[in-house]
Amino acid sequence: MERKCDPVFARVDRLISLLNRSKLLHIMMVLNNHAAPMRFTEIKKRVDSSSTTVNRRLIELEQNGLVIRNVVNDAPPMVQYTLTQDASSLAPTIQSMYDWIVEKDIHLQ
Amino acid sequence: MERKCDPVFARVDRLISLLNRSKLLHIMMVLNNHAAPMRFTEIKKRVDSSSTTVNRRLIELEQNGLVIRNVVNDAPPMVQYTLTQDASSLAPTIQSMYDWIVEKDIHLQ
DNA sequence: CCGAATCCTTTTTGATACTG
DNA sequence: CAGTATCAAAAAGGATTCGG
Repeated sequence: MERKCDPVFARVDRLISLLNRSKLLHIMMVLNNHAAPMRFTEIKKRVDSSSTTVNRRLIELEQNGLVIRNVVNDAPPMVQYTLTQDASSLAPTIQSMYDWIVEKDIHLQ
Repeated sequence: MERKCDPVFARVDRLISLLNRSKLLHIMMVLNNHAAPMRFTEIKKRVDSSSTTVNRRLIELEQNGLVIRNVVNDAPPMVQYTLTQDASSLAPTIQSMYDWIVEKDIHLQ
């Protein structure tokens, strides 16, 4: 019934580890709540962070297939970011955390 | 419609941050898949970690109302740990991450 | 058995300055 | 505008040792 060590659990760990990076969840939510693709500076303003941090997160998201980076123009630079469908389909999971916290009135330290 | 900054999101962040602590999710799953309360050393063996790490996680879990610590005996020491109902009710959320990873065949770095 | 204390390493972060 | 480079500080981890 229960396996001694399910290899998928390691992947759940990596998912949580990724989500835990600073501003990453915030970036995903901003992109998710936005109909159109968003530009770098637009995202940066929304999450109120440094370009270093925003850049790091966007790279990680892209490398993991959760965000699509699209260079629209070179000079002046214009780059657009969109969530992939995989990333969007994670929204209900995030929502279930949200619901759990509200329903059980959880306040973590 | 959409609020500028939903305060519950900060709590979602803290949840993810907690889940991300090393071995924490593992400890929760071990406790969840175990009918009876578990002792410290039992948990330690199952997750294969140092007493320092296991201790840290159990303290955090207890402080956040996700685990109940019950001192059964003083000498010799015997302490039992159980998930709270709140913690157990988080299982479907973890499961939905699991399902997402499997269904979308996600392999994060 | 169940931890606490110590100490050192690794990881992550974020500020600042700079570039095409 | 969209990043990169650098670097210092903070956070987290883990091994070891000790104690009631």
